Amino acid sequence: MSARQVSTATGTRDDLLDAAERLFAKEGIARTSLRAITAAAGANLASVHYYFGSKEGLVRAVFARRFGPLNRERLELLERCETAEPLRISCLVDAFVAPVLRMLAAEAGTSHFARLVGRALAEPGDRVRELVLEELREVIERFTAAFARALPGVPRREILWRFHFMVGAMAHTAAGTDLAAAFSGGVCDPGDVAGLRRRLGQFLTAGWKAARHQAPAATRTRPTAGRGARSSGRQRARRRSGVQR
Amino acid sequence: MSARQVSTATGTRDDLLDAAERLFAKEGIARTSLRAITAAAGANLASVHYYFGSKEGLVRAVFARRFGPLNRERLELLERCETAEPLRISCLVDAFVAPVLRMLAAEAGTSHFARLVGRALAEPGDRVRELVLEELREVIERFTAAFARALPGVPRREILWRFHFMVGAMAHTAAGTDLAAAFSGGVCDPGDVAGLRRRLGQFLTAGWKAARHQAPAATRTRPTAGRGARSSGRQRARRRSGVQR
DNA sequence: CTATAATTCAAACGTTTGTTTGAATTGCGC
DNA sequence: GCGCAATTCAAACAAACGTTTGAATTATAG
Repeated sequence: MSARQVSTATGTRDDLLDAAERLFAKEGIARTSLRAITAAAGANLASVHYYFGSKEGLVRAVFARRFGPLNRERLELLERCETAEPLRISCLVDAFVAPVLRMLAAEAGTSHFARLVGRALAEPGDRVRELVLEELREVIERFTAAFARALPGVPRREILWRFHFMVGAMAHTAAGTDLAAAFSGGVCDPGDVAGLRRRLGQFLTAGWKAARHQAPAATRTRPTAGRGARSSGRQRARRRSGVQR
Repeated sequence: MSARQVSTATGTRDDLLDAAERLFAKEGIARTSLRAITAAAGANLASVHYYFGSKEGLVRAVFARRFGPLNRERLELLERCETAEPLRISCLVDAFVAPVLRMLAAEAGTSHFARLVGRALAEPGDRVRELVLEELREVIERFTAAFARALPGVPRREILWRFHFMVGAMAHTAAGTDLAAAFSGGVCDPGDVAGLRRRLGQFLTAGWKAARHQAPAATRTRPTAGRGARSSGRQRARRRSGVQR
């Protein structure tokens, strides 16, 4: 197992970032030790603290290195969408999703940063999630505003939830395309990024455009209402159907 | 903080399961120590090995305890959907999503198992994900078959990907509804499970029903072609679907 | 009560973790 | 060559981890 790059003249710092990125994505941040990282990078254990101060510093550097260009590309594509006059939802969806999928494709077999981000979004109680959220804040604000403009009449709460759903579908896809293969027994091909982009784009665009029938007419919401456990007056808590407060 | 349940006569075993479930969901499995769990449960450190053999045994028990009833409920609702003649997609979506959201609501402030599952699906290189996948296998097969029947003409590959997107949106929602609050600055109310169920259901149902226009007209696929290394040629190697590593 | 099993407990085990240290090595301007 | 800073290195650090042990305690049965 070579690990260390020899083709391009990379310094120890970049070797560490590369190895950390790859191992974090493969094994998870908490389960990846500095010894494993430095061994994979062909560096000394203490080099992490020499360059990054601590493990958390290394984690922060791994994310910062990629998020800058990624979000810049997203905002660039967003602005391009906003020049066209009928502001198309499919364009917004693609502007948000495509850079990640492109990164996913470019990384094939190497760094897996996209998967790392997908994971980080699901990690609770961790510094990492807050870090990722902070990196995404501007993107979130700009995109939700654009979606709100493209969908006049849809309340902000609805916009935010749908954005939440979109992030989930994308993060889950980025985090584990191999999982799709596990589901399908090999029918899905994670390497087909162009197809994946089209499929995900169509799915999400349709979701964004979904008609909003309000409270679902009481008869339709569930084919049958009486099933055992929960009906026993237990936690009825919220009033029916949707919007309170 | 009290931690130990006193109202109902619970044994040490259940106390450990409850505490583990709560802490796993809050801090992550890897970051939660047995000492933290036993302290929260008011039990001795060695009791984990007495009842579960190892930490992995405890993890397995935590998942097994909830997945049985959860998946049974899903399959029950699925069968109910399949009795109605026009097999409705919205019914299938709701059968898959509602039990988790219901669990999410019932847990409010207590166990957070739904969030734990959401996290587990995103964890790579871990026993936990395989465990969750194994628990889900039957549900996956049954539901994908039903979706395929409700959407005749849609190829299996497409069905699997859309199922993948649905799982992602749902898992992300279950894993971090608090995250929605962080996004929105408090506009989203994670406690409004009925509204969430309606919103997520509409979003996903529309996604499932999305029209599948084939390859996107060659001019639409990307607004600009200039940047990036990999794109200069044909992007659409759709047919072969081969793994060209 | 006595005997026997089930359960709890404090203490320690050996690893592995992130971190620190101080000397050895390297790179480079002069 | 010399000198100084940058970098690398082996070794050790305390702390936290999962795990094990064997005795103390509690429940159960005869």
